[in-house]
Amino acid sequence: MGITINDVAKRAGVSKSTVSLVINNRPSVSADTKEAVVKVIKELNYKPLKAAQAITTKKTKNIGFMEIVATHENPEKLATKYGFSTMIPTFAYDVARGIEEETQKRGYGLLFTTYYGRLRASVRAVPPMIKHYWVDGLLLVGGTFSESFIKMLKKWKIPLILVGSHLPSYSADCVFADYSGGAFQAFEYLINLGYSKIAFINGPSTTQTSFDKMQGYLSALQKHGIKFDEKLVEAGDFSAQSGYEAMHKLLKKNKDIRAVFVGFDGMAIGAKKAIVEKGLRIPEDISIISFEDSWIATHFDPPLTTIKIFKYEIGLAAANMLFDLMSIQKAGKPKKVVIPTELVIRDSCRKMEREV
Amino acid sequence: MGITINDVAKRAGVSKSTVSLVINNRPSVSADTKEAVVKVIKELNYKPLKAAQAITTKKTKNIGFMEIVATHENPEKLATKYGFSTMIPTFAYDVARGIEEETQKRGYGLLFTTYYGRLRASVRAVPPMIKHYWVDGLLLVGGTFSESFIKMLKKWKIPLILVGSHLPSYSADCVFADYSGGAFQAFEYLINLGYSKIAFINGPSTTQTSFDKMQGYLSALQKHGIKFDEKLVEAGDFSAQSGYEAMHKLLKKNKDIRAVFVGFDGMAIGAKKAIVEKGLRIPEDISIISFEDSWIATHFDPPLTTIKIFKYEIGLAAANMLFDLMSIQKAGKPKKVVIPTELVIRDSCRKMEREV
DNA sequence: CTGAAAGCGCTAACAG
DNA sequence: CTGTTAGCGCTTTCAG
Repeated sequence: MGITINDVAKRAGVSKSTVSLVINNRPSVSADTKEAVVKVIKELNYKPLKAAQAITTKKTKNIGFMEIVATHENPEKLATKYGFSTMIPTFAYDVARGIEEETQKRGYGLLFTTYYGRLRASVRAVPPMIKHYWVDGLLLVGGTFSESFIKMLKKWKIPLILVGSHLPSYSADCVFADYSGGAFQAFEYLINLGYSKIAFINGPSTTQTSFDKMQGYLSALQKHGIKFDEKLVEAGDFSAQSGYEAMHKLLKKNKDIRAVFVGFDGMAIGAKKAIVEKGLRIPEDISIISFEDSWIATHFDPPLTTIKIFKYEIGLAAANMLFDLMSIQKAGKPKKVVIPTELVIRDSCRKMEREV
Repeated sequence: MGITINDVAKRAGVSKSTVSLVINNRPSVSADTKEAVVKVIKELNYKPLKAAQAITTKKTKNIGFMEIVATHENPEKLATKYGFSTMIPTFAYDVARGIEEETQKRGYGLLFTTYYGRLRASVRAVPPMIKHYWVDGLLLVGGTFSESFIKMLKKWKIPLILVGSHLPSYSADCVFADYSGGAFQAFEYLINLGYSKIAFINGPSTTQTSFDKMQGYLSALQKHGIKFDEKLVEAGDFSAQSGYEAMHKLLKKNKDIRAVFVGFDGMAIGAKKAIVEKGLRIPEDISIISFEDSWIATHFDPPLTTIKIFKYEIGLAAANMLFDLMSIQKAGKPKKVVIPTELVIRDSCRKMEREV
């Protein structure tokens, strides 16, 4: 493997414990010895073996990133099977960038694992990195897991943060975008533009985030005295295809839709397709607002007005929360951090001029 | 940490070496003892500590995934700074799915790290996971690295595979799509459609893949006796924005472009924008063909004809090559695996009818 | 402030 | 086929 702490100790004329003290820069080393040891470390280009440190300190200095993808199978596999991409990967990837920024800074490794479908409690679902004590903490990214799954994971007593979603019970620390607030913003924006009959393409009803968005929808309606009409609501599964189908149905059931809120950028692509197929124009005939503000939004035609999720910031916050959690002896009440969204106005919505 | 090999040994009434033999299912254990030990392992829910195994076997059972992003900085950071996404993350992410499939199957962990900008040789650029012997092999995903960077990495004597790119010298194992063949396919398709004046938006000239595409372009021209015209070529940096700028310039310099090959789906989005701004239609006025066949292609308007890269398969192949490489004692000649591309015809190209 | 000694959890000869 | 013994490379008491 190469050069060890013994080599350094010998060469520096000190004991290996002293070298160890230097490596972990403990204060109890005299400036002189420290300097000498550091010099040798540089000369030999010595790096402590992480595994050896892990075994003695009981800390791996690794954290796990567990992505939970909504589809029941690997999307790329599905894509080659069906000939088209069903899912637009962007949330976890962007969040990961924020997380990595933080883990790199702290010298931690980031272990990835992906799970597909809706996760329920089953020992099989426990990632090996946990079972084999290969990570000190876990980031759970995505929303399609059950409460029982989290409960089971917690039995392993590993510090854990939910990223991008949360549990109704708030029994685990979590950081996520303000989905209900964001949906509220979206609807209020549309309402202020003069619309009262606003269609809503939500995500799958099994996810907490879709539930939250629905709450935002409902309270916006309530605040403005608009009656809820279930004919105006459809659910997709985050894929573009499902957005297409949902919009199609919506247009069929309602002749007079002039505005629609789509719960996720990816579905907006499909929704647009359905709109265009009907010979309708955006925003002249239909205003559309979406959620997430992924890079798609800027390059949408017309540029898409969206509720922006600060994914990078969520990743940063999640990593920091996890490090905090890991350094704490005893867990207190689970923390919940909600990152505000932001209305980004582009060109896909306009004032309603008259009813159809 | 929990329960150790000693606990199992004690409970099963055997020595820990026997337990070890069972764990690594060596043949030399009698069926009876094995059964007994396995039973205890289950009862106690014992899992060997990976770090301890790593220290004795000198194998971490982890492999590293090093993504090299073209931008000099974190794209998400850039996005929040500039207010729009510059880069479309999809290649590395999709490749990762194939890799993970394989690593999961073999019980390996996958460590991620991302580097930004063009990588040159500098000790700073060596990822900690390598320096600290935290991975048994490395997958280098992306194309913006220099030959010297690879040379430096190889000094660490770590098995390494280039994924999605290659070195002119072929001094490292690599697996990548047939960029030159793919570009050839694209141009020949356009030529067969009747075009002879074909614009080309390539990637950055510093990347090997762009060089390859250029080769494909050149040989297609040569085969069909078309003269190379530098006014028809522009380079972007893979971002949508750069595609927009390149197309804009192309349209300005050449009044009569009727077909364009864009070296990457992400740039096609920008190119389209420039085309539409000119009041031109796709494919009526301009045919456009792109490279990669990411999910964008299906949802492009009109659906984008592309040269498809089999990213999932590349990931699978890369992982397998790495495992092979790791199991070999002495490295032979570097292997080079080229994954063929495929022409996927959709609606963004049509036969040329007449010159403008 | 530094060194000696013990030990983390596991694997790997080597006897028997 | 199984147990004993000796480490792997590091951290951590605990003397001095």
